[in-house]
Amino acid sequence: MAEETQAEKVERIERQRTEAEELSWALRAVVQASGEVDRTLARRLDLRPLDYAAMTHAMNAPDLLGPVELSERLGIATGSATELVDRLEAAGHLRRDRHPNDRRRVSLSPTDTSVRTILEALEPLLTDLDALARDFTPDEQAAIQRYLRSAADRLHRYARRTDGT
Amino acid sequence: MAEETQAEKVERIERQRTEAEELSWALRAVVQASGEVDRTLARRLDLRPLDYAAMTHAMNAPDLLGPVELSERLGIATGSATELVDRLEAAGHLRRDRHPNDRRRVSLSPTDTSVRTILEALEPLLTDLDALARDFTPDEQAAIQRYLRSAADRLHRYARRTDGT
DNA sequence: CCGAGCATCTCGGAGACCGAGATAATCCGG
DNA sequence: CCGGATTATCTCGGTCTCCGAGATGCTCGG
Repeated sequence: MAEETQAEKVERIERQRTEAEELSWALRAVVQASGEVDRTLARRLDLRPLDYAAMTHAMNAPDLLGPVELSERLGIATGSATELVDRLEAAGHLRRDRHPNDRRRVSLSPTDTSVRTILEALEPLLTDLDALARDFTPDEQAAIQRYLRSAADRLHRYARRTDGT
Repeated sequence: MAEETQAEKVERIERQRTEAEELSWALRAVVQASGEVDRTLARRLDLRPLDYAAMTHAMNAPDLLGPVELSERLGIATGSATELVDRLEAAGHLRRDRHPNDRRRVSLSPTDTSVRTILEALEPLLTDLDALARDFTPDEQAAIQRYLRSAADRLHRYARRTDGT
């Protein structure tokens, strides 16, 4: 690469800075649009925002999820979580199961019909997004994925660090 | 086959996923992490989730924003929006101004102190994300930005199309 | 077997949200 | 310019959600 004057260097860095900010802004737009999707989906399922959030947690939970952990994730009191689960169970969205070994615990899992309904509603969006991904070369896909994973990680870290629980 | 835990099931599905689907999943992780950020930030500002959402709308509104439009965006009744604005105004987050020409209308705008507080809290995250963007080559940045913009657009379209308003 | 610790549920009270008006300003056809 | 329709906002009573302190039932270490 050829020599670079100080002015050129400054300009290059400046350009990179603004482009980096553009990228962060694009990310923000995605998040905002995703919020819209969540809102309309919650309305379609006839769920209050918090109840919808509870369902997403129930569907993504890596391991067993109980009312207490749910209350922590949603930032509500445990009693409120119990009532929330009551509502979702009554509406046929969630199932309560006793843990076989520790009978204090309650396992919350989404019902099959609920999962199917949500996936059906989301299916066109998911295939659309998958199609979008296929418009990029493998190298580009790798870069995008690297960016997304790292961004998610940093967002997660920030949330954890800022959170005063 | 014996019972399969939720974690095992998730893992099995994870393995079957194609590259494109991996990308969509990474996007989902970002959105989820961003939700966490919103939640903790709302708690730090001592705002209920909906009140926090109202503040973000007030800060991003392109033009004049009144209680009615706010109620539409948040999906609540107009009366509820009035009370919500009451709360935010009492807490010093929002300011009510009468529109000079149309005296029916009320203009909602965030107070300076509120804007400063939010930006200060977000500053480390924003610089962190900008720094992340700079880890990529210009070509990669372009691809990522193209992906993000298109994804936001498709999410937005889906929300609009699905929404039964 | 006992007491500490934990997950969940119960219950009374405070507050948010709804929705059907009331109020006031603006717009529009005649 | 007038009267009705429209629009933006607010008021008010009722219902449901959420809080938080305590009760209940279960587990575990000694």
